[in-house]
Amino acid sequence: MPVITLPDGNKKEYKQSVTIKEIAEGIGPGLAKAALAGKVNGKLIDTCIPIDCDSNVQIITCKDSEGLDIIRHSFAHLIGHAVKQLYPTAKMAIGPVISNGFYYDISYDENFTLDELNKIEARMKELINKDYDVKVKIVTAKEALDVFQKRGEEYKVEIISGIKEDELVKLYLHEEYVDMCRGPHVPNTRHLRSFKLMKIAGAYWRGDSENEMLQRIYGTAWSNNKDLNSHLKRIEEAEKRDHRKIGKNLSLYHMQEEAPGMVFWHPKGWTIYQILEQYIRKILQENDYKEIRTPQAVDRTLWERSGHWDKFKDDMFTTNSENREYAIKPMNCPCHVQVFNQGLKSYKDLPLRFAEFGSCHRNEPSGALHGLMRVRNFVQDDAHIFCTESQIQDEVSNFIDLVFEVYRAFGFQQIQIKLSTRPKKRVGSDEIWDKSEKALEDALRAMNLDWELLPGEGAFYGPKIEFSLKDCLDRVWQCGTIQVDFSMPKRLNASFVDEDNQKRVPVMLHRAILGSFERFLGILIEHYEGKFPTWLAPTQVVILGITDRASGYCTKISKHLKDLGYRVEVDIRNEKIGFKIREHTLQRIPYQIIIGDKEIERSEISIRTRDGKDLGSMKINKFINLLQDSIDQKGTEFIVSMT
RNA sequence: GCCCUUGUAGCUCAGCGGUAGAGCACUCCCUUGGUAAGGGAGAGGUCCCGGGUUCAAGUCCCGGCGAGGGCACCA
Repeated sequence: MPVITLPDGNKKEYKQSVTIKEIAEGIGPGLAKAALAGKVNGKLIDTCIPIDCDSNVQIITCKDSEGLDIIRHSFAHLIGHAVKQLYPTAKMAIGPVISNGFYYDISYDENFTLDELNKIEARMKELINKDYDVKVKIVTAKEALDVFQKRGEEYKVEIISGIKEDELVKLYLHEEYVDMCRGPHVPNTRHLRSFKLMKIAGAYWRGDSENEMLQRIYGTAWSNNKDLNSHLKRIEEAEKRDHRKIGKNLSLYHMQEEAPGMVFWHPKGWTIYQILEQYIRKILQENDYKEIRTPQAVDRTLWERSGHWDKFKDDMFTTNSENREYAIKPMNCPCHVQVFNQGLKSYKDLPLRFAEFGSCHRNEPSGALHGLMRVRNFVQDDAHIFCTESQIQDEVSNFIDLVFEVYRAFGFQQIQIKLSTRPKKRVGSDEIWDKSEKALEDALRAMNLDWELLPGEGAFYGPKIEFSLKDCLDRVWQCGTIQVDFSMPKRLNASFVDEDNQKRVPVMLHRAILGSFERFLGILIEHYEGKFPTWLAPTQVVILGITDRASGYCTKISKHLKDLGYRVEVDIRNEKIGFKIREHTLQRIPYQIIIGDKEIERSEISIRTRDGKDLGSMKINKFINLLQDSIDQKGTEFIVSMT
């Protein structure tokens, strides 16, 4: 006699066990039709599973996020149904839900082509249109093993062999196709409507690069076509913002075969880079950092002592000279300890903050390279703070302030914070870990910040905080980090003399705000779609003459602005004004000054923005005020317009 | 590093066994035109590199390198 309590508090009593389907039917035919699954005392179950004890029940439809996941998961099974019909010898591995959709890993002798992807999609649509019921069968693992052995599904067999023989598992039957899953799944394929198969890719069985590679089919799925289409639009939008494309169109940088993963910065890209670097340099100066510069190539013995050689020697570039082997530095920290080690340090010298815009090289695997986002040669806004344990918390708090200040300058408002604590394999006593984890946590708490705790995800040498920002497309980029390091100062013999005249090992904090300049610039290009705020724009103003008669005046205005330090171009080519406006708008130059006979006569200039706004005619000083205001705002103007 | 796809003019791309193409950009000429493309002419290519098949190879095959999408990796 189960009593079912619904979310609105209504209770229903049933004479015998009851299913979600029946409960939904009891409420109304609309809900019965829409029901995908039920949430019973917090657990999701299929609509056909009987409930026989008192329960809190929620009917799940496609409007619930759980419902959408169920739809996506069922789509994975549907791929299986279609693929096995078209390619009976294919073997199905796993097909989970991911954000925006699903995938299925499949082993098949021949490679799936784009053409076949279309065929599979077409077959899936045919199957959907049959509106068939998806049936659930609960069996023991042993029985399931038997089913999949008979079908030659060796991957399913491998999965089941990890389950106890008498444990119950669920088989989902899509007509003749059988898949195993925790479920729940949609009761009928009519719930599966809005989807698209996206791409085929390789993926290792069980995510292990030692294992064979399977073919992965990715799909996106939604509860209605509107959501599907807006997802596809978002992808299109992201493609338009691709920093590699914009970087080429705006001639910011290029890369070429001879230097894979390394950037050739063009004048315009380098202008932005320099503004970033100088901005950070100023911030660091204001916060008592000392900038230093250390060597590019350092004898391997230093990397052996720091512990990096052992772990990363294959990922470092090396070079030889006179029987000595050098590594091109993959990071600055060991060198910073060398600078710290020069001269005896007193506790009065701490905290000592060394910053370096040092060029680092890492021989990243070829398949990992991606435009500016993952490169082999990069520069970080890197710094190391040498301090005592008791200074950690203050340093962390100050750093967090800096991170927020800097991100805000670029218009990034939404910052996610993660705190990673001690991993299983680690150095340092528990006491020290306790202290430094607490220091990080206290700093976050004191600033009233929310964070996600990642237990066990810290580095082997200490806990860390990571800062991720959300761009205008809600994509999350991890940029800033601060890491406590107990290990390296000791390995590299760093010490200071404390109040009691004892030598002690300092703690080292590794920290960066932007991460690598290359990657941060890539993020900015995509965030702004190349429309850099005026303080960053490589060219801030372009002066367009309407006829040859205006050339002299254009040059004069240009010189005036250049003398004041603005970045200005002049376009006095023999072209129509519309043509010039189009070109410079496509180049995303913030302000266009247009000069013809009228302006010359009145000693004024006309202004047009890259968004197509005509600001009309004005005196040059008025424009300079306007321009300077725009520069002073940095990227904060984007905070409002981007959200 | 692994799997798939891919590499043709400065850029975007077509051509897929039989004398290398288009649009834009570039050069020259005409045009001096008021807020997103004025007109005409011309120049421009070891078809990524190295082998092979063929009477004949951007085109088919093999190997390298790069790029793209994933996977694995990311101090």
